[in-house]
Amino acid sequence: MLDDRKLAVLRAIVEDYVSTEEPVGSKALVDRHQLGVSPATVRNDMAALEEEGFIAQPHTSAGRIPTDKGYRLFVDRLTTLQPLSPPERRAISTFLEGAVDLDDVVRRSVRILAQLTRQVAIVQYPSLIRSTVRHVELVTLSPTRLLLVLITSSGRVEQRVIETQLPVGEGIVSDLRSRLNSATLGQRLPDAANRLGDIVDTFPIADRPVVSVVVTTLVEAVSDERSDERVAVGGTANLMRFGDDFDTSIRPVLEALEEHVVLLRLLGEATSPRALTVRIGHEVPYDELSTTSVIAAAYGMDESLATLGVVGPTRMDYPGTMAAVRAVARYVSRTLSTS
Amino acid sequence: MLDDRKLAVLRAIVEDYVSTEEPVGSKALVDRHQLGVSPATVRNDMAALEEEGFIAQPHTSAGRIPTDKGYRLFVDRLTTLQPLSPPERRAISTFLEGAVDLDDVVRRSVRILAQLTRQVAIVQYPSLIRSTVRHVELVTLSPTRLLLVLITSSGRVEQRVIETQLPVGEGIVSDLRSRLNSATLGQRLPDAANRLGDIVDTFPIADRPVVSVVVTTLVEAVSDERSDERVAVGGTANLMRFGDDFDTSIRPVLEALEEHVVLLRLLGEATSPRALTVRIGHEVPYDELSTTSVIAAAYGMDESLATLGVVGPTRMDYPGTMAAVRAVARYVSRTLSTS
DNA sequence: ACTGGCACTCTTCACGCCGGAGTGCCAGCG
DNA sequence: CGCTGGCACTCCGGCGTGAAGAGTGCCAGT
Repeated sequence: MLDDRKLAVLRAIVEDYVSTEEPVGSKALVDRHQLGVSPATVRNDMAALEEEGFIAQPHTSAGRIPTDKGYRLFVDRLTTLQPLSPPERRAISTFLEGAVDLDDVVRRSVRILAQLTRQVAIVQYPSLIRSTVRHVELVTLSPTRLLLVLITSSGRVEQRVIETQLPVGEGIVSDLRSRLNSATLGQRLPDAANRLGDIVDTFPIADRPVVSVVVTTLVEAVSDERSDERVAVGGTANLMRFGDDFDTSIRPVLEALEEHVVLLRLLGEATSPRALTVRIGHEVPYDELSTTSVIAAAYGMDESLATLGVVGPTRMDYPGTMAAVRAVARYVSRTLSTS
Repeated sequence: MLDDRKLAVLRAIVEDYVSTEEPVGSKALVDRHQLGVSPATVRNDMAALEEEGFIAQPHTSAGRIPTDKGYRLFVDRLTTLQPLSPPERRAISTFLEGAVDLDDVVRRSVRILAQLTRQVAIVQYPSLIRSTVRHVELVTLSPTRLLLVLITSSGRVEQRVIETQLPVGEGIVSDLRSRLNSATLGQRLPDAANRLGDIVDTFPIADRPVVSVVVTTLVEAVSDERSDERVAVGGTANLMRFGDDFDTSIRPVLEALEEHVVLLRLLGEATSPRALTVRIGHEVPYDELSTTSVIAAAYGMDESLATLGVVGPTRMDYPGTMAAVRAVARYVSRTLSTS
């Protein structure tokens, strides 16, 4: 049904359409590719491919363009990922190494990804449910104000200011500080939250109100680690290359990019590292974005797993983009694990 | 030269053009506004206004549109800022109060500002050169790894991991910690950096290498407080309302929005709080953005001063936008000062 | 100083036309 | 049986024409 030549024709159609952005006809095909057959033969193959739903024509008697199903076949069976060029790899590597902290890694990742793919890049902040407590610090700012700082193994710092009803003595503070640390140090965040429950009872009744509010705040900070619900976006200017159809293709994307919840759904659940997810057209979980494709990859080690990717028109350079996304995911993983 | 009626005509032209987005003619003007004169008279006034460069016509025999100079006169002399409606004020207030930390305040500010003005919103992170050291913490992570945490009065937390050549005793750490604090506590960041220079010499020779690297790191963290070079952007989707001229009006803006350096120049130097800066068309310091206007306001108290604002087409609702920017700046200032 | 009238300009849209690109089908050929 | 060349047909897109509409500038009159 789909012999080798038909597949070759499909590949040629996808490649030409991606580069020219215009429906491709039988004659143009044989001119640009060495198919070894005549346009008429290609036309027959095209008719078959259209019959199967892999390509379509915008109007009668225009060239063909790939359908979502066609892209899907292309990606699944006709694509071989080539590694990036050494200069590109080096660029990613050195650019990411310049990062000073976690935020900076994310920002730089977005930037390099957008630049490499010339698409809109999205990077989810590393999930921290699997990260551990590195340090808890409790500082007296004033007699009735405490500052609580939580530092996690992923390098993230959370800080809360706590107002207390009554002045707090320095003795309690240092006592509390050491107990908080010994209870949570090295624990994963959810475990740490559980461990904190019992601490309050170990203090004299008189101190419990203060201790209680501190512990509650810490538990909150530990569980409220919703950093994995944050995303960074970049390369919006690349939207311009989408085409000229303003309202139907660009507006919804721009709107989606503002809604981080939407972006998170677009990226999808982080699966195992190195896995590459490609969603094409209607496979994307938003109807408004049915003319776009999303290519995402999980990154990070088991300690901090998250997703990054790009979103672009269904008419995109899949092999190149996939290779770039995969490469960036790998380098980001490496950067995170060595910092 | 510019009598009251001519000013009224200019105001009417600006208002109509902003709302209809189309060149406005003499007849339409007298229909929509109670000018009390005939179209012919208005035409004479328009001719005068055009002579002076306040309005222009796209083609001979089309309606008039305001020039940058016209908008300038409009905002300088014909605009009275009305406070926002109570519901709007309440929305800003409650939305900002929900913020949990500094980052969150900035994010929320961008969002509310974009929503109110229906323009692209830009918020600069508070500058920290004027903020002071609230606390320095030094923690032993392992015998050869120290964690240095710097907490500033603006609520910002910087943390650095320091690898030492030799194991460090706890005695030195606590000694160093207290000296670092006493040297810098309450100091402004630049001053703190200066004060740190002498500390090294007060330690025994044997400890100096360790002390030195810690101090250097702290100095770096203190001076490297470039958070005021960071900005947040939101409301990009509002760009769609710019008009239909893709490449000449939207692309450059999208590109500028990616370049934070450009954005900082757009916002301009933070002047005194409450000051409202309006740059119209060519007054904007980027040629590519000469069809846009920027409205910016300083926010924050003297301790952390920065700028926020919006960028939109020169054809924008100046009074409304100015009022919104001013209001958000005020509420953000208030939020920051009470946290 | 304002107004009504008038001739003129210029854009914008609809209409119709034509060329080009591409298709589908058919008959012939190896 | 599969491939090829030829041919008639369809449809999009660009282009000139023409009419309509909106707006102006000017002038003479009140």
